[in-house]
Amino acid sequence: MAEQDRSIQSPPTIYDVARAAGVSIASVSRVLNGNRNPRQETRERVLRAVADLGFVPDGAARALSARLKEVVGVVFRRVPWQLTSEGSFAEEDESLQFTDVINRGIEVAAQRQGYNLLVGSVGVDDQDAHRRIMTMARKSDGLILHDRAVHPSRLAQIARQVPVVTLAGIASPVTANVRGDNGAGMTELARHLLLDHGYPTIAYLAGHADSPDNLARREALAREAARARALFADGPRWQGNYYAAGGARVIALLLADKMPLPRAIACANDQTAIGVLHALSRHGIDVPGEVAVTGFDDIPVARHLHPRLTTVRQPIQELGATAFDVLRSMIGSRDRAGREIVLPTTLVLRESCGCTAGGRQ
Amino acid sequence: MAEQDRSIQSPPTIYDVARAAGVSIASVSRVLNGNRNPRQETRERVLRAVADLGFVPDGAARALSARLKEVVGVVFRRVPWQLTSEGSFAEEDESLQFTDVINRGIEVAAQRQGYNLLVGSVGVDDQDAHRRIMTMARKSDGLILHDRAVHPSRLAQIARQVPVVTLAGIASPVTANVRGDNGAGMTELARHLLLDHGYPTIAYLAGHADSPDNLARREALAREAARARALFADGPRWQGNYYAAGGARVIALLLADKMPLPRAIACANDQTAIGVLHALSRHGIDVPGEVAVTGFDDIPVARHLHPRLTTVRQPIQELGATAFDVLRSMIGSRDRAGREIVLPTTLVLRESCGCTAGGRQ
DNA sequence: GCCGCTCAAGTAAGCGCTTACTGGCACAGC
DNA sequence: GCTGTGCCAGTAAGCGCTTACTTGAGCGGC
Repeated sequence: MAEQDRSIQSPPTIYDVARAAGVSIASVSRVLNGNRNPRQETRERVLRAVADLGFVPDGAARALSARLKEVVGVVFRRVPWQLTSEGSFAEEDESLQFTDVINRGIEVAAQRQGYNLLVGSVGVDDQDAHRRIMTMARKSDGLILHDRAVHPSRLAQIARQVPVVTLAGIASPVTANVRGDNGAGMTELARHLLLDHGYPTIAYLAGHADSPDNLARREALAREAARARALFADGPRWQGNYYAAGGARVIALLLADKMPLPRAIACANDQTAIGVLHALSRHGIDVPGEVAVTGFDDIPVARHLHPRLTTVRQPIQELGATAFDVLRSMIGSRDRAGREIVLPTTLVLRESCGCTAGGRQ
Repeated sequence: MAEQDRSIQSPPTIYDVARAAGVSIASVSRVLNGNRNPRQETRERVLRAVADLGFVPDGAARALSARLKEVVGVVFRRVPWQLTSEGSFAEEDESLQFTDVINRGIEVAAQRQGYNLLVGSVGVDDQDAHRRIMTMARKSDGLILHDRAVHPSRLAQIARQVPVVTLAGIASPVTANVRGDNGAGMTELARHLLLDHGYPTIAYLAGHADSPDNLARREALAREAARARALFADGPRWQGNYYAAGGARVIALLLADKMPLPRAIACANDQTAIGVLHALSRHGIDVPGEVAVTGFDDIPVARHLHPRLTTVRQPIQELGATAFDVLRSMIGSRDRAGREIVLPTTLVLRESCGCTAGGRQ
């Protein structure tokens, strides 16, 4: 009816709708927001006008007035390009997996509540990072921060402006945290390797030293190795960085120095394991025949590797969905800060640990 | 200085800053927006107050007033869960790749201009999709729509509200489009298979029938096959859906019906090829010995498959970055609508086409 | 028949910014 | 000494919504 074909015009406002329906803007707003007040006939007139004009309220105006943006910010850490060209691993690409699956989970949960995701990444040595994150904070109702997205010392400052939920961190008095059960997951995996397979020597190929997840995984493995009286290797030579290139480099250096390899290598995460698998295969070392390799996370590619990767599954999407739910409950009340939510993990036995292909999948 | 430790308070406003600095809010705004007007001493007083209070302007207020949100919306299509459990393919996971790499490209480009990404997904038979997309449109300055994110008939309606750039679509009078060079890419690949390898029979395992990219790829392959006098197979039996499960199903049905396989199968994209590879391997058919298989896109996992996948590389990140740049140029002027931007592709020879491992990588 | 109550719909005050316009002051030119 | 010219900084008018408050009509009770 009042259709307009020319494209270069600004969208209709609530005033246009009110005029078309012959009512005040307050009535339009009330109809649109489900207020019981307007009577049937008025409601219909308004709805018809809305449909005719194709009216959709402006997000900024709505947010300003209602003090609610219905947007949550998500910040993750990007890998710089210059570090990416080690071997054949384009880290930027590989690292997509874990983060993006979580984001998918956040998005699905957010959508159900009418929220949208504002995503932003920060580089490793990004001078501008803090300012950009603050900008995102002010464009949203709350922030979800991925592992090491911001330095812990900045957390309090951000949390003062908006509710904050961290992933793979530790809860602080002003922020909540959501993570998988690293301890239980790694314990189960360690016992499988040490007891079921009986491997006498085992190494932990670490992730970032400042990652709480990394520390928890290492600790669980060390404890189980000690209990099983197995030889446990870690330390500087076994320091990776959560990416394939890091894992590959550790193996390459070890081999170059003619160091003996342990019977089993538990990697801090799946991406590290990808690098290890490639490095070993390049040197003709059989997995799992000579060395067993395991990951952590169960990212989608894990099942496409050769051999298929034994790992600890984290409920990745659910991690994201939970982070959103917690954040949502903090918005407008902020009373859940300080909470620590831990989701259960599952051991996924495939081939790389030495199990036969038929193992639990 | 004016530091506050209690967390439950609302962020400072421009009024707080003005009061602290002893100036009007207009001066604060001018200092913050780089207006040359304020003199040095005033500027310093304001900046000190801003730092003391940790002031960051509210995005909604800024957007409403400046008529610019500095947010671009990105919409992609989600695969419904119920279609995902075919074989061992969690489509939801696999399909992350292409879309997410593009999004990464968009984000990096956007960030440079101070923009953020608002991401949203729509389900296949999502009744609510149009409303949600409109909401996103009104929360951003423009929209980037992934392949088949919205039905073409809705495009004009959306484009009337905000500038729109589509990916892998076709430009319309009111929208711009960015895509890889399907024709050239597939032509190069086809010639390699038909002429270099001399395969006498070849099939096209199609993607979604309503995808322009799919049609362009099919057409190029058909043309080259005809020119090389090779037998070209396509049609309903070869209808996939861009996902691994689709590719696997096509192969499974063909084999179940005892149909002879062509010497080479060119898949609509890499994900389809993943499914084909798995299905063939499950039936003990050697790739590339008995059947050569190729993909399109060169998503990150392509190099981790066995055999490593020969494919046509699209500059995925760049596709995203370009989409943003085009959109940006439309915001506030909308004069680039109707443009079609085509980015070059590269043939990536690995093993699955029959080349030896040392081929161009 | 007047009072008070209920319910629908209008009026207007913000929400926190940007920016056009206005005012005041210092200085130059006549 | 007065007006013209710049500069700065303040005043106030929105941006497009939501919502508290106000108005007014309809109506039952005494």
